[in-house]
Amino acid sequence: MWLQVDPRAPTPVYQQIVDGVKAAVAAGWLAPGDRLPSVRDLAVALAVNHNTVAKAYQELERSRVIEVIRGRGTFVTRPSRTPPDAAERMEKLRDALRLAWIEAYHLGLTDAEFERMFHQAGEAARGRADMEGV
Amino acid sequence: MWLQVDPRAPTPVYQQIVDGVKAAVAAGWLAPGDRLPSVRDLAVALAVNHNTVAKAYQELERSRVIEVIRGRGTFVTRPSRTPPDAAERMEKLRDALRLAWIEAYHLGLTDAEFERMFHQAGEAARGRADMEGV
Amino acid sequence: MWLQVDPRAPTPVYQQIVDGVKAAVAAGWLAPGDRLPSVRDLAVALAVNHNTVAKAYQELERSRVIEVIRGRGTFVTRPSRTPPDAAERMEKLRDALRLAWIEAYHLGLTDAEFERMFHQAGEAARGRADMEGV
Amino acid sequence: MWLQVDPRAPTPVYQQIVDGVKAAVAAGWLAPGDRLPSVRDLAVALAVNHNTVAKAYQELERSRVIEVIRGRGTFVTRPSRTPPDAAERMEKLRDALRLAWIEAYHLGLTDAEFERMFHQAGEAARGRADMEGV
DNA sequence: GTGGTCTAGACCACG
DNA sequence: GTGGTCTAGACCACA
Repeated sequence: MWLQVDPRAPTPVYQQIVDGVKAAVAAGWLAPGDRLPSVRDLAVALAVNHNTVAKAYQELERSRVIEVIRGRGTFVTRPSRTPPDAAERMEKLRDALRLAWIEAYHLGLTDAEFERMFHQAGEAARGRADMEGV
Repeated sequence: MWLQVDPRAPTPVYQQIVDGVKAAVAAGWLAPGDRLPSVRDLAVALAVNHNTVAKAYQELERSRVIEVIRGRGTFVTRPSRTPPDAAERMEKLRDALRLAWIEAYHLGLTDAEFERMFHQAGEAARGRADMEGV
Repeated sequence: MWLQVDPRAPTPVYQQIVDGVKAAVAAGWLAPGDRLPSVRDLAVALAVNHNTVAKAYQELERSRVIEVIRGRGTFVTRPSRTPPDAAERMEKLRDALRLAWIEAYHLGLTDAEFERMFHQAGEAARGRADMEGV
Repeated sequence: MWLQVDPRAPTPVYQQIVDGVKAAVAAGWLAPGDRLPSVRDLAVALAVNHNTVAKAYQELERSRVIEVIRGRGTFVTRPSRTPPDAAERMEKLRDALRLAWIEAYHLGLTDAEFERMFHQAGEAARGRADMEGV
């Protein structure tokens, strides 16, 4: 299964689903046009309520990651259009990176070490496991 | 004031204080040995409940960013020792970077663009404003 | 083709057909007395289920936009007679305009700008493309 | 009460709440800075589930109509910033007006009558009851 | 006390 | 069968 969920984690379950689907798309495990499991099927697979999955799907649709075709199911979009909230998301992304640098400082990482971690995270996001320890 | 807080932001106020102090230390605005305002003074200055500041200080102490010396006040620590929760925080940091890469993908950023954003965020974290647009 | 349908749009397909036919009549592309394609032909042409087209035709007949003559086909009516649900539809129309004004307010449009948009929409409904940007 | 809801109406209850709040703001019954009822209070006042109100509030926050201040409640925003999805909403608004023109045609309204209805709807949206019948 | 999340189970519109 | 909505009732984090 390309998706797992931890109900005890601090981040909401629906958010974990959103992140998981985005990750699967970014890694290429889900290609544009691919069909996602139905809300209810995914719900039983993850052992969560179908409302939780539905909320995640709605959020993903708002972000233009998936697309609902009425009565037929939900599909990964072709990445044609830029999402409407792109500017806000860019700002959040910038801030996340800033906070990451700050945390790296407090963990005593050198710039070189942190850059290495950064690139390894990129490999991980692409679905290629990092081959070396940290 | 080297610290500001926005009660309307989605991130909890106590977390904003934690992030703000860490940022100030990483940027060099607060040096090891510097004394922080008392919980109550900072609460007044930020116009928040003192419980909120106390919670932030506790978290900062757990992360070994500050140190409470009874009867003397709270001070910025030297970042020499590795904090007890280092492993966990490293894992979180790695995950944050992974999620950032994924978000960059969905925002249509090229690797080069994203790396540039990454390094600019590093400059920002060090307190140096980035001189070029994005 | 004077009718197109987008299964990914949020508005139901049968409603899109209803709107499309009404638009074609209002714009003059379909004149009173003109014959519409059969349910099955239109279903094939639009690549939708014939039940969907049938539902649309029923709604159009209830609104007195089209007329089914048994054994002959379905035809565009003369807009002479007032449909039986006129009162209800007037109320809906009034409400749609009210909601439009509210939305205009929240989008920061001035009254003048919104009136201009209103008249441009009228031109568009008549099938004349608006010649100036917005 | 400045808000009512009809559970038997075809439009979802949460949407009715969204529309109602937007209407109240546009009419000036709710001014920027005003506090909205708590999710649970409004829920009992409208005799709906609190989840339904919560969904409406979240939608309103996404549209930048209201703002949540942590632990203190939700407030009508000052209309400073343009919502991130303004372009899409403009497009929808334009389309709503186009459909309104089409419906007016099929109801046999003259342009003058429809324009009059349009302006009366504007008055209604501003909270001034229209003084003449239609 | 505030909003946010989640479950279990129901009903509905659409295709 | 698909997603969407709603209820009743629970628990949690935050201020």
